[in-house]
Amino acid sequence: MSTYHPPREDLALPAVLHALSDPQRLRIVRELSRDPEPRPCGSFLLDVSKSTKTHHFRVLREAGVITQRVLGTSKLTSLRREDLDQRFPGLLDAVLASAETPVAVPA
Amino acid sequence: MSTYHPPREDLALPAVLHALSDPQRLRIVRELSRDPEPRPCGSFLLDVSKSTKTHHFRVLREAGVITQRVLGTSKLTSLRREDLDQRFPGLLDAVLASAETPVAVPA
DNA sequence: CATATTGTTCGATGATCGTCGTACAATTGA
DNA sequence: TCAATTGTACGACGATCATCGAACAATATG
Repeated sequence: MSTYHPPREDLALPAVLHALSDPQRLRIVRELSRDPEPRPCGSFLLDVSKSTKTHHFRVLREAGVITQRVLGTSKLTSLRREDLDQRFPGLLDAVLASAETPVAVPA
Repeated sequence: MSTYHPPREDLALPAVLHALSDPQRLRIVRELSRDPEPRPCGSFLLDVSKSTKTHHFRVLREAGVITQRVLGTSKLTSLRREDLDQRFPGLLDAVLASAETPVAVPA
């Protein structure tokens, strides 16, 4: 049960899109792409509680978007960029590029 | 209230990704891209009821993925390809290309 | 006018989701 | 050994979701 990672062939588009459709998770993925160095979950600045963070990382992992490996008391997270690019060419890049677009702020 | 279409600037990435994360809606979008001719909702073959269809078309419309315009008793649906491409370059194409990938079928 | 045809509206239902706090587990370090 | 750090597990909560059927509305067509 612990830290299941789906094999590349099992990555499903709806699950990946769903994983990326949450603002907090999108932020995680953006940070990971800007700084690909594997980082502990705690180093991501999200305005949610610790347990909610755990939840979001699980959703991303089970959709195949990230990998997590234990190191001491930490869990290092990295993007499964290669798998994503193989399975869904151009998708991650398009999402990341789209996420860079600033949101229109009301006057 | 009737048939609201968000202006291009208001298209939000999470909403679009969420709209595309459902298999039925993904199928609608794929059909629309293969055959860009505006079609009535009824011409899409989904294994859901009429009212559920209405629901999915509303989600897609409110996310800015499709347009719907009335013609007689029908409602013609088309992809907002230009708006999507401007706002989220490459996203729709990547999603569509990824959706073409056949799902692995268990032996 | 009567009847299809096409789609919406309106609950309702069961499932999933995002969020939280508390308690717990595991490792590190003094 | 004791305390700090890092993350998980477990309910629980309200919100949203995908789905349905039945009733309704609007337009065509006979």
